[in-house]
Amino acid sequence: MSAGTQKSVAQVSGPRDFHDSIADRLATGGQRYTGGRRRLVEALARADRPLTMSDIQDQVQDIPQSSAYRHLTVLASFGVIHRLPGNDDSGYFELTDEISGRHHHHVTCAICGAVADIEASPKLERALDQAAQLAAEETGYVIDSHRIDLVGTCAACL
Amino acid sequence: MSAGTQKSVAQVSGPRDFHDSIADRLATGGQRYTGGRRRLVEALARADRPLTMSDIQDQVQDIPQSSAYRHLTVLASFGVIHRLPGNDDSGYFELTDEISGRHHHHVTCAICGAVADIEASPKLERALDQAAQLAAEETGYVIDSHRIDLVGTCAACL
DNA sequence: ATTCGTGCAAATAGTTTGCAGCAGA
DNA sequence: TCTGCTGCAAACTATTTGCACGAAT
Repeated sequence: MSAGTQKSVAQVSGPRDFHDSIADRLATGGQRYTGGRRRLVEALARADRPLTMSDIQDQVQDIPQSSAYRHLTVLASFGVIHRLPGNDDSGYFELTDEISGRHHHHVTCAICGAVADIEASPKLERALDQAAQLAAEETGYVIDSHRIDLVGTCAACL
Repeated sequence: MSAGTQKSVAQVSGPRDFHDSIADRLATGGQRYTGGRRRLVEALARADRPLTMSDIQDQVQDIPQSSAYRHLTVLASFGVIHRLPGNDDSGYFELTDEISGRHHHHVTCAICGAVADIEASPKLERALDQAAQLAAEETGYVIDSHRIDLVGTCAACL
């Protein structure tokens, strides 16, 4: 394991991995990037889909639920994670595109509520941007971001 | 009162308006399209956006909340209405495209959670259909429907 | 008569908050 | 030492459910 790895549990000297940038963000508001918060972020980073609180508790067992919620709230207010409302109305948490470095959308299972990530094609993105502009004109909203949700039935529920 | 009226209340002779088709749907499951249910549907039909339970209570005051929820559940199970999860995690209810006769999407205010309707261009729809196919291949989901959610800030929150 | 609808009150599920003690800058 | 973090228990909000009675077929 030569040098140059810029990621790792033990936090090597890697130049500005996303943990550093998260720590910086939090610091701007006088908040600390503590072990617990970091473990939450790591769990979200490990997953290839948004996680529910229950998923999170399975992966990070030593953080009480109330603290987890509190951490997620703080992280969300600094744009590190965000919460998407599931069809089943439990919350789904994921890193923001800004932190994860990838822009993506979701498919939601209409039956069990599971959410999976998908990449959107450049073509689709272009179309969405146009739609966003139109929508802004029609509704008076200022559009910050967009999201497609494809609703279907997941493999497990078929 | 001329002939041809096949419906009570004030209900003009319109040939198969959507109330009739709702009544039919419910009947297939042995359910009745009662006054209360109808008033709920009318409130939703009147609105140009999805309504929260609290919106609904404002417009239809003589239906207790628990009954309203129960009606909405029944109506949803027959594909008459559906519930979309708001960013603020109250539910937003609207008629299905099938009943309202119009296919549309939403803009959500990131601050107050308000949801407004928007029409999507044919171009956007085409792009979305392609995306749906791709997503189906990548994830193993069977895609039933899609929905774009544009997230922004509404006029009231600016 | 039987099945469905409705209201009330109580129960649930997910999430938030008050408070007291601990920890890091 | 001061401000922020954490855990616990209690509080809250949106929604669901059990039960008994009223209404429609």
